[in-house]
Amino acid sequence: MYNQNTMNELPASTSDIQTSLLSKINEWQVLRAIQHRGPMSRAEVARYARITAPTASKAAESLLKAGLLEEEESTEILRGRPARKLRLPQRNAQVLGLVLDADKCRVVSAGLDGSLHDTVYEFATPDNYGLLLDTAEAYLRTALKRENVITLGLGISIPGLLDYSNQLSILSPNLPITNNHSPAQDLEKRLGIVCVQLQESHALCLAERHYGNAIGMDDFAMLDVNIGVGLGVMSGGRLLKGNRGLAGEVGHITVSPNGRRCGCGNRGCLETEASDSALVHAISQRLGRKTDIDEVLQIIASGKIEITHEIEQICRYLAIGVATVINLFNPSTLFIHGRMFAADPALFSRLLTEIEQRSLAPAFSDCHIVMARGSKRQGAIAGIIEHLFNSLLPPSMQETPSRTLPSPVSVAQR
Amino acid sequence: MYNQNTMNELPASTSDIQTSLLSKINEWQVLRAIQHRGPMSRAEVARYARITAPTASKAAESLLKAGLLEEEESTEILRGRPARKLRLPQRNAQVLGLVLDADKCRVVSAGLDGSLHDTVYEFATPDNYGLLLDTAEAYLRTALKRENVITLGLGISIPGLLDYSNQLSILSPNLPITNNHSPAQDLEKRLGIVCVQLQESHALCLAERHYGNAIGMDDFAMLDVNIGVGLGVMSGGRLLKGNRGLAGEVGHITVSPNGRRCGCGNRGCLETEASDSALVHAISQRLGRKTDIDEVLQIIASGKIEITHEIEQICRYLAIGVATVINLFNPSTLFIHGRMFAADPALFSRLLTEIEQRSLAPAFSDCHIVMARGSKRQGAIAGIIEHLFNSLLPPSMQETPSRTLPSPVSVAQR
DNA sequence: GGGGTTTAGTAAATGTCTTTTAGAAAATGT
DNA sequence: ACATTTTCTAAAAGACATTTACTAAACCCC
Repeated sequence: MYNQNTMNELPASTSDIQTSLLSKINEWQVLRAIQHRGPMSRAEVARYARITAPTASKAAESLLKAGLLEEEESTEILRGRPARKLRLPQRNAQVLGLVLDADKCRVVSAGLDGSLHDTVYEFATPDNYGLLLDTAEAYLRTALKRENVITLGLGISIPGLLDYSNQLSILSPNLPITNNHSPAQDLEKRLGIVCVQLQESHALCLAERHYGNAIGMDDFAMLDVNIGVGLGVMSGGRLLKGNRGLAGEVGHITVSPNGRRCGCGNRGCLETEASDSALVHAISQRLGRKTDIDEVLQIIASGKIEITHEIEQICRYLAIGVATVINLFNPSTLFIHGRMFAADPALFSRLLTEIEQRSLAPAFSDCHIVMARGSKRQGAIAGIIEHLFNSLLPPSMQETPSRTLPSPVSVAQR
Repeated sequence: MYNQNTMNELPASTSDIQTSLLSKINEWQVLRAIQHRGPMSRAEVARYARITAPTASKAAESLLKAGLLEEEESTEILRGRPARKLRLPQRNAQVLGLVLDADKCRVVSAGLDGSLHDTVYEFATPDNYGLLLDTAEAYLRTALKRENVITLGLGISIPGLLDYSNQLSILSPNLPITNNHSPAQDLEKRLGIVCVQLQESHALCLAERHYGNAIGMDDFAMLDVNIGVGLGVMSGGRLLKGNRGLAGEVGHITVSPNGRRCGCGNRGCLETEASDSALVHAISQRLGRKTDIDEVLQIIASGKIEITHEIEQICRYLAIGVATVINLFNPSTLFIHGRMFAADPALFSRLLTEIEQRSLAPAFSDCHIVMARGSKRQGAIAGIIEHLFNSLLPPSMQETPSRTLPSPVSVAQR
């Protein structure tokens, strides 16, 4: 009767009656605490999450039963009664990751703590979508049927534009076979486990926050200079998605109004002026023949051919893009990932001085700019773990700021 | 005893013991429901916020007692027992707004529903900070001592760069007297009421979301083309702030790598190439004498002097900035506020076609671009109301996504 | 080695909250 | 006049976290 009354007012999306949410939220708090701080005893959890000891204990009990936590013997020598530490399962439960890329794809698995397992399956990217699905499914099934292990979900990292509202890959220049398909939905049907797909740079960003150098940071950005240029932004503790999930598409902002024509139709996009492919293009012109990124990186590293001019040019344009990111998002740290910087460390400092000129002083001085060495595998894993933990929460509280200190008590009941 | 134990682990920021949070959250839900949907009966609130009737009733009771709600007689004629509607107080409680600007300042007041009162105090911006404070205080005190009205807080809108973590104005080219001062903290001391300060464009953004054309939108942006260029972005239902509150500083992104030197030291900033001042500069050059924005707008409106070239140039650069915003934030709507577009409607459609060329197709087609006519007064008011309502929540839940549909039950207890 | 101390963890009582259930109030419809 | 509908509240019931008290298991020190 009550339900029917509500129906005329409310959208149908949110499920109606939920019971006993208070304890669910506390369970989530406990999980988050352990995820952020590592293995802890029940008492530590209680202190850290600001809940009382019995509450923490009960939540832990229920999580142990569900297989989302494990107990380990404490090795620390302390004064009082020794504590049994709680930790995220490293072997009893796992999640899978699928990393799609232009040339090759990888299937990885990891514990719920994000620690990658050793076995990695790798295969060349097939040239049609059906085959991609078949091949991926085969490897994933192998990873699935480990003994005594529950697999909780699969995270997929995809290059190119992703529509999050429809879970669709809409435009992937480097992996066109996924266009207008939804690997996550298709694999979810085939495998029967929860699947989520994330844009490559977004995934990288999540990985850095959970398992990398951005632990505890609420406002940072991750720039990936590759064939194209990708960007993931964490703002206020949440991954920036925008209306459909296209947020962070920095590759096609204009950095040179009359620059080279880009595949997107515009002129002087960041991607055409400053990326691995831009570098390759410039050096090809210089050499008078075609070349590829590996050779270019060798040239840089060896210093044999004088290409300072080309590199400076690229730095100049890249700096405009980076400065734009700093001005618009005011990150506390900006991670830059790119093979060309690994090849020549001097390149990075040159870039820095360019960025300083191009960005607003207060925003620049507020921002640490560092090189990153993220892994897409970890990104796919971080994506699914984030999703799983988040979906433990009642819908009303999902997509929470997920602060580092899990905040003093928030506990709900229905 | 318990508190002391926690102290060695946790930052001191969050206040320690809070009691009876469950009901506080429900009160907040009720308030939000009424704020979003307008006056409602207790029964409607219960349905809309998905809480049971007695719960809604009790929360309403407590809010009525606190003066945060009023009752009104329902005029609707329905079947059953007539309902007494609940609404946000329009007269019994008020908030104040202080809008600081380069030339003049204004003091306004409004009900808790955001409806501006008629009396507006206006004064020329003094040339030193002490005098500004004194003058503002005098007007604010007048607004404060209305009979039988509780004043709950003051919102301040400030142009230029604001540091939210330290509540400091750090760089305001057009209002330099506030530099390194905190009007909010200073007025809070003098007046004894809660004060918050917001960057002008951020305030505008909030106003549009609460009382303008962006009601219910979770991802939109608001671009203000003025002497400078300001940007406020709402993403995932939250105002983008960045690490220190500098997010959205679009004025100094580079749109013309070798353009005119800007006050910030960079070349070809958006603000120097496409803003009211850029327009004035260009037309001054053309006329061979100094002019001002009012005259320029007249020239545009009258069409007497052919200045198409100058205007096209500005459109071109503005489009680069706008396209950057669309690519990076993927907003569902972009509001553009600017006097020059009001003067010549054709200008706007010209801008649109430029933007389309400069932005990524999927992001562009996902984004409505419309003219806005926001008011800074409403912005200051929206700022303080947002703050007040948010601070009703327990710290752990503050800065909530504040979705339009207040979500199925979230109710907590301690 | 035994008592004192410290820390971890659990059990039962207490209290606070929401929900359920039931009913009164106030209008319309027939 | 009586049934129906809707709003709103009161009292009982139920769920959950907290408080309080207690046990378990270690170390420290005389």
